[in-house]
Amino acid sequence: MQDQQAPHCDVSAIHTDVVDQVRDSMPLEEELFTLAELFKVFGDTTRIRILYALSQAEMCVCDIAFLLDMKQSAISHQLRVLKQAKLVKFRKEGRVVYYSLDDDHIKAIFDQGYQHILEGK
Amino acid sequence: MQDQQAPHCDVSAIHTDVVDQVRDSMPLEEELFTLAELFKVFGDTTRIRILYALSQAEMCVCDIAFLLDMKQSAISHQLRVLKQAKLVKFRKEGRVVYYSLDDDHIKAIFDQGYQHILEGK
DNA sequence: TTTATATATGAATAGTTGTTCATATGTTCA
DNA sequence: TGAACATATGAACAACTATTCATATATAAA
Repeated sequence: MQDQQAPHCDVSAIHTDVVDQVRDSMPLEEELFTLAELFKVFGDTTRIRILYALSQAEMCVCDIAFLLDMKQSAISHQLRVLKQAKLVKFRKEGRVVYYSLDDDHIKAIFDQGYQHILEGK
Repeated sequence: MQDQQAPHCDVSAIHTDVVDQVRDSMPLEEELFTLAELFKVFGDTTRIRILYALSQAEMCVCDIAFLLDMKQSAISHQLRVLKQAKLVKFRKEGRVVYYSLDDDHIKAIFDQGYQHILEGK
C-alpha cells in the first residue's frame, strides 16, 4: 500500500519508539468510537440542558419544552437521541411521559466537564 | 409574545412547581453553552484518539498522523480545534512541533467517559 | 541561496445534524 | 364515540463539520 521507511512525514513517523509505545497502549478502536459517540451526545446545548434539568428532577416532555423555551417536537427528537444513548430512562403515566437520568454516572460526567469550565479554562 | 396559562403543552408547563425549581438551579446559559462546546470537542473519533495518544506521550504532528493513519493536514486541522479549546499545548523544536495535553483534568474527563463505556452502557 | 521537510491553512466538498412543520399515535375525558 | 391533548416521528432544510487537495510558511541542511 505504501512505503514503510520513506523520509516524508505523511508516510513514516519521526519517533518510531514513541509511536510504537502509544500504539500498544491504545484502547480498542471500537471503544474509542463509542466514547466519541458518548461525548457527542453531551456536546449539544439543548441536550446538555436537558441532562442538567433531569439531574435535578424527573420531568415530562412538556415541562422540558417550557423550561427551555423550545418546541415540543425538538425536545422529543433530542430525548430520542438521549434514549438511544441510554442516558435517560422514562416511565409513562397516562399520556404523560416522565424522563429521568438513567444512572448517577451521567451526572458525574457532566460534573467533571462542568468543573473544568468553572476553572476558567 | 405568547400566552402564559394556555392549556396546550407547547405554551405552558404541566408541573409549574417542578419547572420553577429546576429553573432556579440552572447554571448560567453561557456556562452550559461552553460545557456543550467542551464535550463537542471530545465528541469526534479523531480528536478523542489524539487526546488519548497525547495522554500517553508528547507527540509531534507527524507521529500522530502516522499512528492514526491519517493525512498530516487532517491532524493539523484537528490540533487547531484542540488548541482553541485549550485542551492541548505545544512547544516548537526546530521545525518539529510537539503537542501534549494542557492539564491533567483533560485525562480525567476522558476517563470518566471511558469508565462509563466499559460498564457496558 | 537552494533544497528538503514539518507544519499550517484556505477553499471545496461530502456527510452529518438540529430544528421546524405537519401529522400520526395513543390516552383521557365528556 | 368524539374532542382534547401529550408525545412521537417523518420529511425538508439550513447550518455545521471533517477531510482532502493545494499551497504557504518556516526551519534546517547542503
